[in-house]
Amino acid sequence: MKPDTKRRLLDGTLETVRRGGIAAVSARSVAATAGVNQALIFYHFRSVEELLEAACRQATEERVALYRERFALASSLAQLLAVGRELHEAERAAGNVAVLAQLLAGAAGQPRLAAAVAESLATWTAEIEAVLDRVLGASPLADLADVPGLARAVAASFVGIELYDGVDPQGAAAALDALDQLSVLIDVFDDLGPVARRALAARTRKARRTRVP
Amino acid sequence: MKPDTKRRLLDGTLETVRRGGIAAVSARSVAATAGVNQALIFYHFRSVEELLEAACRQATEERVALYRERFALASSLAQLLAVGRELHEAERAAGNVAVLAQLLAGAAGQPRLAAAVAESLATWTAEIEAVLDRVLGASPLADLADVPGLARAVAASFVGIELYDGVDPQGAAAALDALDQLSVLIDVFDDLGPVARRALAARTRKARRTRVP
DNA sequence: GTCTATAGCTGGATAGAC
DNA sequence: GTCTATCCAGCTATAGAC
Repeated sequence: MKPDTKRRLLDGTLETVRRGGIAAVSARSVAATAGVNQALIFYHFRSVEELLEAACRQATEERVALYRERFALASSLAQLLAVGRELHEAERAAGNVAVLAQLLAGAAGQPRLAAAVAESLATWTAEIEAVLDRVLGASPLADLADVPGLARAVAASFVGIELYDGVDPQGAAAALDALDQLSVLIDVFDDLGPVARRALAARTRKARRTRVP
Repeated sequence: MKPDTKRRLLDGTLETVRRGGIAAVSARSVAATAGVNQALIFYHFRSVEELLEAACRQATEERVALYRERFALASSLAQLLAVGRELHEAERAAGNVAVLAQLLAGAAGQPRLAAAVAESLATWTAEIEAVLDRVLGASPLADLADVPGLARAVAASFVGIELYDGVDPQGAAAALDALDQLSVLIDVFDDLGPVARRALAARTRKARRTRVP
């Protein structure tokens, strides 16, 4: 037996998605990039869809474990944003966010795959949520921000920008830079005096009233 | 002749993408939903890829034209955000953002389609950019925000959230709500006094210095 | 412009030898 | 566990009748 066949197939799947998108995935193409016989896909996994599921899970678990400690080191919003940017650059280079984006698109009309992708995203957002919660605890933003929702927005935005990057790399870079600049706005709130805090608190309550009558 | 065959095919394409994602698109499936003979795809368009291109362009032009006047009516950030939310709800219901997201994913490794999708996104961001520019003119945020980049970030985030919605509708809704809440933060800046404005200006310069040494 | 028919290919999946 | 060979469905695209 060749004990690494499963792994080769999983890696081959991710590589295939990276290179040609979800549309390029087939039992034959994946087997070719993996350097493995095509029939083995159906022996080790039962179908191409289940291979995709497994690849999705593996990629997520590995990556999240890798970044968990870095997240834990961030103790301020500024630091978190720095880590986030760094992480994003690394994922971009490795092409993992793009893979998740492609799987997300491919999940349409494939309930099993959709569930796996949803689980992967949940793993990511849980991580983001934990850091946001810890880091925002001291900030006046804690009252304003719905942390669980914010974590999901962050994850979804990254995915969108990664897809955008596929058709317009310069545009995607500009989008990232703009978000980076905008983060200054959040920093300011942490440093502002009590006057501004009270103003924010008032506006927050007002906004909540008008939205939920 | 049936003069609406082209249109039926274009509509059928979009409907097929909406229902089953980009992976469900084939000459046969589109022809079936359009109620048109399969061979006509290759008569009117030259290939399935070019049909997708044309459908992408049509959907974008129609929609952008539809919303241009609504954008023009917004004269404050708050109003713009309201319009944006409304627009997004409508697009979500019609499924057009999801279509764009699917095309974006399908564009990987298809240069011609990628160009068409990039053009569609450019049309959208140009519109967003124009409104942002006008609306932010009076705000102190004009100094901080890189409007072209911000417009691209907004478009990409919508796309990401739309894909997310496909596998986890509740999560996507939470993300949208969080962004909505966060928009209050921007409003505050417009209403704040000169003290806060000076603080923001100082922080902005500082951030710019550290980023571009 | 529209239809039928079909060539030619690639896809998922399985049977069975090793 | 791995490989060859193969079945059959579905795909793009074209030829040619109408």
